[in-house]
Amino acid sequence: MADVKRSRIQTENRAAILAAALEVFSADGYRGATVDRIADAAGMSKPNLLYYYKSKEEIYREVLESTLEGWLEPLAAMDPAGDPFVELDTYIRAKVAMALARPAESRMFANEVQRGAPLMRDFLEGRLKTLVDEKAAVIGGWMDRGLMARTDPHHLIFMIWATTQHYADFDTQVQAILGARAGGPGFEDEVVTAVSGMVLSGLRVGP
Amino acid sequence: MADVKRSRIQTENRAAILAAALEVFSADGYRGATVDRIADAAGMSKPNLLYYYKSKEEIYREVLESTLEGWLEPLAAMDPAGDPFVELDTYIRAKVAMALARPAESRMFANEVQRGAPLMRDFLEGRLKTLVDEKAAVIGGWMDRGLMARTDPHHLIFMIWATTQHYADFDTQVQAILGARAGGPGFEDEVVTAVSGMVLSGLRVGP
DNA sequence: GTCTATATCCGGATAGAC
DNA sequence: GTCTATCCGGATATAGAC
Repeated sequence: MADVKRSRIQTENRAAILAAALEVFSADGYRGATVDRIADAAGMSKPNLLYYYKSKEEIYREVLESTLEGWLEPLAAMDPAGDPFVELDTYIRAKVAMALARPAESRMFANEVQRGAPLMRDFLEGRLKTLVDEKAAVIGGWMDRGLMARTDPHHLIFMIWATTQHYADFDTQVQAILGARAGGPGFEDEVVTAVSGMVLSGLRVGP
Repeated sequence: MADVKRSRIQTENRAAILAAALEVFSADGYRGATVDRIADAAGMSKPNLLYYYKSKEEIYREVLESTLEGWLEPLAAMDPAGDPFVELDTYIRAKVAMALARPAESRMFANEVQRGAPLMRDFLEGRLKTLVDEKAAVIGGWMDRGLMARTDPHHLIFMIWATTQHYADFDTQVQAILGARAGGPGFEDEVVTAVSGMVLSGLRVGP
C-alpha cells in the first residue's frame, strides 16, 4: 500500500477521501456512514471515489489503521526511569491535546469499540493489551518503590483514557453544559489542569 | 402515550420492541440500525413492528426518553447537607452499578452525543445543564466550607461520568485488556474501589 | 482519471388479505 | 393484530463513454 508509486493527483485525492471519511465515520459509525456522503465531503463523485478505494470497508480499514498508531505513542513514551508525576502529567497533557486537536479520530475509535470492535479486536487483544500490561507494570514498579500511592495500575490507565477522551467523544455534551467556556483559547489548559490535578493529587505519597 | 389503554399483547409487544431496539441502536447507532434487525430481535415481522410504532425515529425517541430519566436520578439525589465523601462515593457507586447493569443504555446515549445529539440537544442544554450547574454549586459549597479540596466542580462531574461510563461504553476494550478479570462476580466492587479511591483520595483535605 | 448511466440490492414504509 | 406482497427511495458497486 504505502510503497505503490502514485501521481500527485492520486496522492491528493486519496488524502481527501481519507479526511472526508474520518468525519463521516466518526459521526455516523461504520454502518451509518454512506459512500455518497464521503464522496460529497471529499468533493468528488461516488464512482470516482470508488476508483480509488474499491469498497466502503476498504476506506474504513485504511482510516482506522492510518490513525491508530498515533494514539499509542504517548503511552509508549512513558519512561520507567522518569519521575512518575512528570511522566503521568506528560501523558495526560498529550492525551488532552490529542483529544482536542483530533476529536474525530477519537470518536471513530469509540464507535468501533462500542459496536464490539469487529475490525479492531486483534489490535485490542494484541498490541494494545501488550502495551498496557507493560506500562501497568511500570506504574506498579513506581508504587513498589514508594514513589506513588498504591492503586490498580490498569484502572489508573483506564481513568486517564476515559477522562481525556471524554472531551472529544462527548464534546457536544461538554459544550452544552459549559457553554462558551468550552472550546475557547484557554480551554486546553483548563482541562489539563483539572484532569491532571485530580488524577495525580490522589497518588501523591504523604511527606 | 402512557395513558392509552392497551391489551396485554400490545403491552408485551411494545416492551419487546423497545428492548430489541435498545440493543440494536446501542450497537449500530441511529443511522446504522435497521427496522429489520429490530423486528428480528423482537421476534416479529417488520410490518408487524411498524403497526406498533409508525417509524424508526418514533421507536428511537421512545427508547431514548424512556431511559433518560433513570440516569439523572443518582446525581439528583446528591444531598447538599450530606458529607461530601459519602455523597460522592454513593454517586460513583450508583453510576458504576448502572454502567455494568445497563451498558446498552449508556452506549446508546454515547452514540447520540457523538453524532451531535440531534434529538437530545434540548435535553443537554436544558434539564441536564440545569442539574449539573446546580450540583456543581453544591460541590463548590463544600469546598467553600473547607470540607474538600478545591477543584473545578464541573470537571469533577465530567470525570465521574467519564470514568464510570467507560466501563459500559468501552466494555469490549476493557475485556480485551483485563481478560477474565472483567465481568466476573467481584468486578463491580473492583471498579468501585479503584474509581472511588482514585477520584476521592485527591479531594481529601489534609489533617 | 473522471464522468454518466445503470445494475442490483437493501431499507423504510404501506396496502390489503386473513 | 398479524401476515404476504409490494412500492419506492437510497445505497453499494460496476460498465462503459469520454
